[in-house]
Amino acid sequence: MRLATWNVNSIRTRVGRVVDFLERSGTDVLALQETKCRDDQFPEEAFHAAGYDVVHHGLSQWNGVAVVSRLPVSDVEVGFPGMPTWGEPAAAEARALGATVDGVRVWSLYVPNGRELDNPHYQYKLDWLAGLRTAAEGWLAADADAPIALVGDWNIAPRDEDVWDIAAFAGATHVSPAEREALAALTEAGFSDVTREHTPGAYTYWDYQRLRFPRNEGMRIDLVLGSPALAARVSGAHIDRDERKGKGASDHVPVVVDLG
DNA sequence: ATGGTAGTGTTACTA
Repeated sequence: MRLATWNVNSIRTRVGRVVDFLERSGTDVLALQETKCRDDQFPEEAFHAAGYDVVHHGLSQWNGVAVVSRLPVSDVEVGFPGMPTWGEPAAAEARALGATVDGVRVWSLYVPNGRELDNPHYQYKLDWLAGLRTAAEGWLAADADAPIALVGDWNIAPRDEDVWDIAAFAGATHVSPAEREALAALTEAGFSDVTREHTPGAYTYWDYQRLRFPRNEGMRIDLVLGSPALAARVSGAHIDRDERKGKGASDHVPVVVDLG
């Protein structure tokens, strides 16, 4: 099974690119983040025409997550148990969607950005990651052999080598010790980064501003974390850097994992 | 000189 994750930064703007990617890459299951639309606005027809089903969770022009699959999908779950809320009045955001495909539990995740270290959104990010860790621990406690893939835009660069210049990130989010510890807590719970060894030095995101892509000033923040049973099935992975090229590109590119 | 792009939906907000 070929599994991929992609922060598309609006599915309505990029539906053609996404369907083209599915057909070109032979991806069976694609987790999407930042669809930026409500369920009733999602362009499902283009996916159906290509032979894919869609499960989507979107509440507004912000966030939005989906799982697109040409294999049968079951056990769809909106948000993870204990997922923190945001805003006034406090409400759950459209940042997590679980679905089972061919026995693999896939979670499409859009981790809060954090904005700045002194912004309340930063604490929300840390709380959200802590909640995810607790939920994920529970899934493995229920079944230690479950193949679980936690995929998406984590908005964290796990190591200094995952950004083009760590000095440029002094005092910034995405690289702070607390964020990295929150991610490491998931590793301690049994979920490992299954793409790193297959994609050395490759980035998954380049800001639209300041010629970041032509200069290859990017970040590796789109990650696939696998449970032990999932990690044991990974036969390869790659990052589709070409998807950042040309007019109408998302600022993120697909991360693709092959499961045996 | 404090540098600017993209999307949604509206003159702001998010990333």
